[in-house]
Amino acid sequence: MEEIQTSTVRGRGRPRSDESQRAILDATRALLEERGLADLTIEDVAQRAGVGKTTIYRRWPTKGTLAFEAFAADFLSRQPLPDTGSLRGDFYAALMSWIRAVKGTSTGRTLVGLIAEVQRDLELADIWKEKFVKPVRAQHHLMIERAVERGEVDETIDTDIIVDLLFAPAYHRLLQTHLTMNTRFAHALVDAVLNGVSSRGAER
Amino acid sequence: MEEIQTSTVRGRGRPRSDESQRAILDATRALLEERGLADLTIEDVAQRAGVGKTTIYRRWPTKGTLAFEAFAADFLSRQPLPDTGSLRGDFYAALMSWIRAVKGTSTGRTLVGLIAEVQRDLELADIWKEKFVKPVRAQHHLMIERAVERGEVDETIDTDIIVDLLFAPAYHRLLQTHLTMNTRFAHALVDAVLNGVSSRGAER
Amino acid sequence: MEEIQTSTVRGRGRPRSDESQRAILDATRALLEERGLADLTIEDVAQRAGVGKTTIYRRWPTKGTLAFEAFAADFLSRQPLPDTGSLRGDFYAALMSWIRAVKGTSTGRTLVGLIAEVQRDLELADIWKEKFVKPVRAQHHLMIERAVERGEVDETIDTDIIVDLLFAPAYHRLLQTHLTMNTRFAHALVDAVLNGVSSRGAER
Amino acid sequence: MEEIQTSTVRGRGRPRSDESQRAILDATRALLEERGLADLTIEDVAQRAGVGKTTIYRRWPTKGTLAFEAFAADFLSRQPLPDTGSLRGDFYAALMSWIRAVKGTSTGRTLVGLIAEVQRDLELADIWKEKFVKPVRAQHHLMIERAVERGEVDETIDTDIIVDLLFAPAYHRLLQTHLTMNTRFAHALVDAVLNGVSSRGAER
DNA sequence: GCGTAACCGAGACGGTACGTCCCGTCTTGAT
DNA sequence: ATCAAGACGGGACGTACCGTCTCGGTTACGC
Repeated sequence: MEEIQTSTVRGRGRPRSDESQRAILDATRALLEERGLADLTIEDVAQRAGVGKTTIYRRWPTKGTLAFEAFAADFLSRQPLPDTGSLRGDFYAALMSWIRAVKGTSTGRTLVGLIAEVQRDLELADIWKEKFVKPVRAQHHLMIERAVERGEVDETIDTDIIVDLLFAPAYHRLLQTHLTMNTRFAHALVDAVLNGVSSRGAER
Repeated sequence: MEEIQTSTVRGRGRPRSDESQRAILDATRALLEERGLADLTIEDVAQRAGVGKTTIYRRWPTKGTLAFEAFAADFLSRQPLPDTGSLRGDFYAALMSWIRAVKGTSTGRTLVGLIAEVQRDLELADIWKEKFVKPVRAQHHLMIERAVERGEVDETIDTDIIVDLLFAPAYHRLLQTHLTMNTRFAHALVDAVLNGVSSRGAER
Repeated sequence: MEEIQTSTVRGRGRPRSDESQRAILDATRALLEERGLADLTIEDVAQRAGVGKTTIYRRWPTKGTLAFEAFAADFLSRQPLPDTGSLRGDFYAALMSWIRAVKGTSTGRTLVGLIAEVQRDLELADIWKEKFVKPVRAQHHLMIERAVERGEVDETIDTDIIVDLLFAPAYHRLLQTHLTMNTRFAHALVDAVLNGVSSRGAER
Repeated sequence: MEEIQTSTVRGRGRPRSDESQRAILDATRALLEERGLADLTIEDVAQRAGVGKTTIYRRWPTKGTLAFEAFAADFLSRQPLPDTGSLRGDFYAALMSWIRAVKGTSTGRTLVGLIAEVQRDLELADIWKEKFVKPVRAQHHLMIERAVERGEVDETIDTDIIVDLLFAPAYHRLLQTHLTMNTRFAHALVDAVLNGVSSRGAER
């Protein structure tokens, strides 16, 4: 009979406790909800989880990486790749499910906090790009590739620019809080991205 | 003839020292350059400026508000409103002078740090919106209004969306560092904003 | 005709304000009552008296000297030289009026605070010895001199020792708070000072 | 057989470091010698001892309690209970060893500083009475009890008064610095305590 | 009656120490 | 080898007062 085995070799001594792992992530989520990433301390997480600080540091080097893990799975699972048959439909659906996930939610506040934290934590920055930015953008690229296949978009287009055009304004409003995000915003944004802003309708 | 008078009366005691004010802002700029906002300490600023900590706290409630003041004047003065005669030209010029100001510069690092700080300092958030976001966007709106007058853009368009479309991708790349910013990026972005991304050439 | 003249020449310029002087001493007394000498600050006195800090520093170099002046006149006026006709009576009367002045009173707490302050303020120490210890002891010496004249005490005796014997235990209990002071204590102390503690009744 | 166990359980985490404890007390003693209790800073002690401030605060709530511990053991060990066979001899010996310990010494300055500090620190006041006044007085009471057994002193006498009579004048002179302490003072004081000051020699 | 000098209240100044918070590491005995 | 507990050295925080200085303004004297 084969022993089930995690990817890292079993090693000697006492194995790491799954229970502690869970308790830490739960405590992190609770504290993130209560006071946000900026006011989160490892000390508080340890106390709330009933765990020694070393047990946390053994697994996550900084509070950013810990918060990221508590945040990522939840968030990503709520951003399914839409498939409505048109680029306009896909864009609108993706944008709205993003807005729903972050607007006025603790998830949104944590997202904001993580983006802030990424700027001061190099270790976290790597994880962020690899485990968050990259997979999310990969999904968005898929939407565009399907549109290219359908002939909705020229195949010569710079797809990175398109992804930025759609989501950067959303992130911008989330961070700068200068303007709200609602269905009106989503529609206007999708329209502008697809059609551009110059009034060339007539002469074409 | 009545003397015009500022709203606050002269105030009685010893007036605040302009020299200290200057020394504090200079020290802040120097330290911002040396180690960035995240590692900036009020204590260090005070010591470098040859000033008591209270003299700083008397003027700025948090290190964010202090850093903002040290940053804003410089930055804003380097973002002149372009007037090239076309929207495409104005957009490109504005984008490029922004990129030049922030890419690989201490100013850029400070801008990033401030956006991060804004997320954790309510007092700073207000100042940020009032003294930074609002005046910068006012300039950008001007560019578009001139384009509307020239007939380059429909007057029905949502100008807030346009401003976001142009600059949000730039801020996005600055913060997420997932892609670089260069002239190629600027051209592609301006094109996309003006023309949209859908291949409507044929059917129109 | 001689002009009556305070020791310091009148000088030019605006004379010091008696009203401020009074306000400062009153505020000092009030704050001494409220929170004691240890927690008294010049800043608080100035604010309470409606006076600038410099106005205080111009008159008193330290909070000890200020507190002393607020304390001394009051206290000394309540320590009249008794004259009962016997040393025992005088001792008892002097002791009891001292106990009444300090036991459980704000005056007593201030006296204690001043003795503590004298240990850390050289300027105050000089004033204390000159303006407090010396005049008080002079009075006590008088009591003893009268007793010598009456033949109650040998003229060879060291009167400094006697003064200490009577009052040092009282100060000691005030400062160490190890034992209370009451009429029983006063009687026992006076008896012991006059008769000594050795049981010499038999052999004499 | 049951294991005898101290009242407090062993405690779980890392035990407090004896080495730090020692370093702190040594640094305190050195600084007390250099500049006295009034100018002693917890910050300086921490730096001199190579220790964090919290390590000090964890053990002693105030600088008074810290200084007391640095002072007490040393001082008390130098005040042995004399046993010369007579009360006069014991009194004189006890008084002189006290004078030798405090007159012109850093120990004496610290004693003075502590008595001042006791007046402003309630926590310290309790410790002072329990760990200093009480044991010292217990010793002195012993001297008197032995004298009672030898018949030198009436058993009806108030021994608290006697202890005060002997030592209060010494403390008084230490604090008021109005008069010096020397062998002449010690002899005169012991004489006066034993014989009283009234000239009853004749009529007895 | 004008100038000047010392005073006044207010409050900012450079500075020191406070006592607290949290960091990331370490040292226990116990799994 | 890992666990919970909790002490460790360290760095910065924001506050409280210190004693001094700098304003505009007041009050008296001596010319």
